[in-house]
Amino acid sequence: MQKVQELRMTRQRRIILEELRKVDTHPTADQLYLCVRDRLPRISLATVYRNLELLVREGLIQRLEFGGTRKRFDGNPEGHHHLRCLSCGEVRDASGHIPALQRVARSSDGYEITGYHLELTGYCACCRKDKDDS
Amino acid sequence: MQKVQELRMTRQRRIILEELRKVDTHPTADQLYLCVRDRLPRISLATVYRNLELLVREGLIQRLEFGGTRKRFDGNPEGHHHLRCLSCGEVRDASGHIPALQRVARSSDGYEITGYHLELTGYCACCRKDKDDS
DNA sequence: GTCAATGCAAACGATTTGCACGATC
DNA sequence: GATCGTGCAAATCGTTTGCATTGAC
Repeated sequence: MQKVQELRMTRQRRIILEELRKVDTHPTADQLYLCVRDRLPRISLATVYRNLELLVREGLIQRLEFGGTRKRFDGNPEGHHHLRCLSCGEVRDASGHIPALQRVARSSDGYEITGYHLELTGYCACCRKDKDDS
Repeated sequence: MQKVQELRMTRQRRIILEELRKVDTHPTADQLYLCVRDRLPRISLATVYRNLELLVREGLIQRLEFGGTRKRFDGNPEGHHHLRCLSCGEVRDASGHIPALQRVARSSDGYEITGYHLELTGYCACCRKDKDDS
């Protein structure tokens, strides 16, 4: 009989989750590793990677399906959209809803649409100011 | 005075472009490498990578900003949307336009929106059939 | 003939894995 | 006390780069 694997709440796992939930940028594994190391100096990067994958599988966090070579993680498990600044590269949450989307999608040839990923790109307030100054 | 670098049309470059335009899936560099090698058995993977980047810079093809660890390339240089099948993983073009999008985006806090990436996920006609059979 | 482009191999950065030890239940 | 999770180091994967040679113009 198949034993369901139990999930132990280790110090490392708890602190990784806490730190990820604390920020509203969507850090890469090693950005998060740096934060976590302030509280757990002996933690290894491999542990961060392992726990992030595990938390994704548990549905407690999300892995962003976008951009660049590095994976980014999101402490908010709900579906939502993102804004990526083309200047500083940071990714923040976009509020609001895009209601027509699912309907549009359903018209495409034979696909059964179950979801979508949306990333808006542009310049954040901060970087726009820098641009205007120069 | 700055000399503009000229772009030589080598056999490799031409064939890479031809093979990429031939397919409507959006291959990774090494998927394309396999196709191209049928016609140029001595080509190296590095050449494929170098030319893909170059063709992106020239605006002749697009690099997809989505999904997974591997880069994917698109022979169609026009902006358009994609459908990714959650079962077979293939990425195909989605027809249609999502008109309200830019307007919605502009309301978000201080961002100047210049574009967006949209990927729909679901099951392609082929994989839906497999699901129904089983 | 010049200089960009190639093929090869080695380097690289991000992520994953094997293994002995440590910690949670 | 069993076994899951950790830290460390080595392995792996996708991609990039250095360099001597080749080929397009």
